[in-house]
Amino acid sequence: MNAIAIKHNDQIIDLQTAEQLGFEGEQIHLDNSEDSLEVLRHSTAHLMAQAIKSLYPDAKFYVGPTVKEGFYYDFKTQTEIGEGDLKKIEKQMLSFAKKKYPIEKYEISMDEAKVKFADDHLKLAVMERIPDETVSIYKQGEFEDLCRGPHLPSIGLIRYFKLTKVSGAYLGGDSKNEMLTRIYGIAFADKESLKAHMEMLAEAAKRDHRKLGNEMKLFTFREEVGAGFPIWLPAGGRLRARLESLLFKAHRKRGYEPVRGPEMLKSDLWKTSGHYQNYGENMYFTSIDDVEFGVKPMNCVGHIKVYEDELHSYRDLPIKYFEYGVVHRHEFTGALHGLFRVREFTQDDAHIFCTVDQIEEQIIEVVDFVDKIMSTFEFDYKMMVSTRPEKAVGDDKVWELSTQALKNAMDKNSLPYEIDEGGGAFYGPKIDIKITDAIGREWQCGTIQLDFNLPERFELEYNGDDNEKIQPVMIHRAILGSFERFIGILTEHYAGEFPMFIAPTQVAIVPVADVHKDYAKQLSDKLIDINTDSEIYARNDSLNKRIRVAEKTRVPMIVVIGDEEIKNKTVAIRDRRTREQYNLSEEEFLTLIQTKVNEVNF
RNA sequence: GCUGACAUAGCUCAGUUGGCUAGAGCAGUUGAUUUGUAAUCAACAGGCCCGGGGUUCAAAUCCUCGUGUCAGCACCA
Repeated sequence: MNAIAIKHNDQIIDLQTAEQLGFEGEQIHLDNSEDSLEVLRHSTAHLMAQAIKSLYPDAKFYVGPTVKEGFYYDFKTQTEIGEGDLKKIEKQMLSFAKKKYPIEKYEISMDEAKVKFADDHLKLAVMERIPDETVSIYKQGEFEDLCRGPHLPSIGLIRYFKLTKVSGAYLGGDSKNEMLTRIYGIAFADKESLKAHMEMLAEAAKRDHRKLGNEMKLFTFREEVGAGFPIWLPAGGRLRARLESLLFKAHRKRGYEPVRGPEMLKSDLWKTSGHYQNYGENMYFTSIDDVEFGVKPMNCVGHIKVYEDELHSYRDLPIKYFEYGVVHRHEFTGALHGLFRVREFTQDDAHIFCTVDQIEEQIIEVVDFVDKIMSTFEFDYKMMVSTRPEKAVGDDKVWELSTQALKNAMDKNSLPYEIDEGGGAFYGPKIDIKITDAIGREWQCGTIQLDFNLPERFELEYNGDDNEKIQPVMIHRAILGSFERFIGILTEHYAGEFPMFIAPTQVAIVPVADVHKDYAKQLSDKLIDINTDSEIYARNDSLNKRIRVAEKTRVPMIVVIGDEEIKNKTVAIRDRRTREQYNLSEEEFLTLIQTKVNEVNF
């Protein structure tokens, strides 16, 4: 196989450039390696631009880089381009590719380039950002584009690609600028990989929690209710209740006290906390008897009021309050996305009030809590430690201490973490927990934040051992993040096949005929006694039909009972995944269920 | 919020260049059938075609303003 580029000093260089400069290096062949795909996809972006230019001659192009999920090109045309046009563009791309135009590179001075692209304000905008004296132009057939490269030697090498999305994107990623059209695409070296990629996308679509949530009757949204306000249906309610009760127990074990703050508080309080000034745009306000109130977007102020309810001694610390806090945030309509991004949601929120000396051990405890939960759900996760940002409040020494405390906590647990330099909150550094789901996508859920700002603003204090007044530190933490987002992620992670301990329904009972209904009911009652939800499928349908319906609900276990079972006091179990059947005595069955339902403790 | 697309029965979707009483499958109801591991048969019922305004002899279909949804951007927990 011929090389498509070479790697010289860790830089990918196209063949033409390498020859001109006499560079040598490791050959890159057309395969699905990272380097090869980089070149291939970049050239595919150019091929797409060539096709667009031929179909829409007035098209002007901005930039067309490769990204994690393929490539895109931003451009502008007079005609509007929609999803339906992608096929047409793909077809044109293929017909160009068949002509096997070589990709030729030449260089011109910046001044010449500015003349050459004088009537193209987008290219001029690109050149604004290039400090060099000369720029390179790549030419394939009639089409020329300003580009740094590297590119394939010929567009004939491009065969297996797909245009996936069309949308808008701001010029330079700045919402103040004009909006361009962006088309995303993907390319691979061989047909199989493209096919596998498209199948992976289809798999992701199948797992989409919005689709599954609808099918499984977990939750819904309604136009007349309002955007971003989820409605929890019975099945979703059961799932959520199981999660809540498991987590409640886990909090109590770790010394957290349940508390609850009001849904809205006077605006003056939000001014004290700084939310009014810094977060007001995302808040909902109302007026009661001429006094302005703000609906809470976070729970911290409520918990501070709990703390203030009595005087505290250093002997009391740490104090941990937790609440399944319902919060409202005004998100942009365009940001809303199923349960992942909503306007009303419930956080598994807690605030730990402690001394500066206790920060580290408290962080360790929370990190351990996070690990317990994430590993139970078989999530891979990573943590990011975010350090002091440019704009920050508080003493340098405290920042250093607290940042080090976060890092120590991670090191002591031998947990790997990445540093996000300057990514902390203005009041303190934080650890963000990013989980990776079953098909490799990352989601930010939990967060652990050190806060020196709110204790200061609310003048919180405790009595030290010399009876002096000392300001406590607040640790703000959420583990799931929110029940909404976490359940959305869980749904996609398990593709709706929830494990027994959180499944909306644990067991489906299918009596063979009407005469077996009583036994089914007895069994169902016994299951309730061991904290297990079951559903009896006794409708006037064929046995096959009822088993099919039960299967489709993704219930973890189906038991069929008929004459045989009643006579022998057994149940016939049908496994969700393998569809295999086996028999257990009723006693064994109940023990098995009890074990499975209660096997998880966070 | 921005760009583009979309909105028809509980759900998934048909509905031709504006033209008769807006259709189908599933789900639902009612019968018949009483079933041994993925769809028994039949009948019935279901709609302000997202909501206001407009154009037209005539609007699910065209225009317009909202609302909601989708893709991405931007924002962000």
